Amino acid sequence: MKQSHNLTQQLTHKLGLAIVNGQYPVGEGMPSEANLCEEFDVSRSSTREAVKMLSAKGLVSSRPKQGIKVMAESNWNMFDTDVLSWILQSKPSLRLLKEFTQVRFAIEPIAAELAAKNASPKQLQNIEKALARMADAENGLDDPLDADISFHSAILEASGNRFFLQLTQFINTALRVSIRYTNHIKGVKNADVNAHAMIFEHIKKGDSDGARIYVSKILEEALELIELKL
Amino acid sequence: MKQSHNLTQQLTHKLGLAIVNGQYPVGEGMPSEANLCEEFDVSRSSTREAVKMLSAKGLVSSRPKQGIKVMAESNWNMFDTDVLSWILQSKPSLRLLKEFTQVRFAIEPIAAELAAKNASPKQLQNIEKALARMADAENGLDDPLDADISFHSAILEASGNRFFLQLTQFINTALRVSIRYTNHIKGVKNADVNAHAMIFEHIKKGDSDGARIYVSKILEEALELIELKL
DNA sequence: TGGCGTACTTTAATATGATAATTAATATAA
DNA sequence: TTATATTAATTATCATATTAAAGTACGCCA
Repeated sequence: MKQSHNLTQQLTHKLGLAIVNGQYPVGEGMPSEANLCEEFDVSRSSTREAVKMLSAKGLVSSRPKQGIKVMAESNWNMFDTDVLSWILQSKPSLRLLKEFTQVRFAIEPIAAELAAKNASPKQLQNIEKALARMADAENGLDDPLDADISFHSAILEASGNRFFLQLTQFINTALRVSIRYTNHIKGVKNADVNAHAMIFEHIKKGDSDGARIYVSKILEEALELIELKL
Repeated sequence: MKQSHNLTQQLTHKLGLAIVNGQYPVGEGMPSEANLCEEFDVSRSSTREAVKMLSAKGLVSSRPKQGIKVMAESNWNMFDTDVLSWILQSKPSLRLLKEFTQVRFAIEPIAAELAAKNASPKQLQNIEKALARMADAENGLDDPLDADISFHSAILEASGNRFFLQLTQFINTALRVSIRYTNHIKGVKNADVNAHAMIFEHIKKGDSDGARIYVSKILEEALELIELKL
């Protein structure tokens, strides 16, 4: 899993995780450049580059005399894959799952609606292909989670909205987290192929309202399930 | 506006803008570290740090022997404030405005729904305060755009969802772009205070469905307006 | 011929030392 | 008290080696 990331990346991950973990107080409070070098036994170049990466993601700011400060959480770029994974590693919680699902509940119905309106033949085909993978997965011929994810990703892509497309990674992560919990809650091993097939039908027909409402309903059920557990 | 950005930041902006502009072909194709140093007349440290920032935002990847490659657009972190501003500076378009508004159309109704369910007294007060600012703006006592933005931000904050909160910056930018166009399209100088007051009433009453539907309706009208122009 | 490994080459990654620039905090002068 | 200069801490920048990674080409051998 963890490959031979270079020093800078390793340090970025360590620090990012520590920050998200709350190991350094927000406002004031990270070791100075020099101290970080010593503590982690890396050169100033790498340290500085790691800090720059974190500041690019909104986790820290760094100014002369002031040092390296942890930014308020509202500045963190939560849709950054790294930041997201750090958060998941440090504080996985039902609350987070709920927030994830709320975002899905906002995004995916509209994405489906847009897909119904705009999907190109090729994009439609991709959705159908993903659906076939889900069916395969039911018979053990494919990985259920991967198939599920590719289905939802295909819809986001078919929406033709670049911001939705960018959320693919986010939704993927949300789905992975979701699975961990929902497998617990329900007994579902394989995602419900029929429900997904219905979504596809709506999109294929160009029934945008139907697509939106149907996706919305499914996610609402998921949300209620989560709320019961909170 | 203080702009004493340091060298690294300046270079980051220049390169980010150039990339988003399509000045370097996706896939292969940026000058090597050494060439960048020469071209922009900065040291390798600064160059490397700028490249690291860009790679943290998903614009480039950098590996030995391969050099610095521009990543596919789907990898760009579109919700990053910098990336967003570069895109806006280089290719402002109605298409982008439409995409912006679609995201708003997805997010804001749900945020309002959640706010109606979860807003704390303090958060409710903030929304009300923003509403008052909008009323002031109508009489020239406050800036209409700032007031409008603070209203929508307050709702996002009241949703209690950290991801929505993080989208505040995004929505702000969307609103600013929106204003540039809608002022053209309609004759509206000041945002419609009454409509916003209605939103607030729904949230205050805890009428989550009402809040969602009402916000949804308003944004749908905005979308239709944009679509007429496309 | 085909496959494999070795040497070579390009490029980024890391380390280190020196100097400049920024700014918060403090002392000083009006 | 206010305004201004000084100081000190810390990052920002530059310059220069050295190291490591990853393609490329060559040649060796079965």
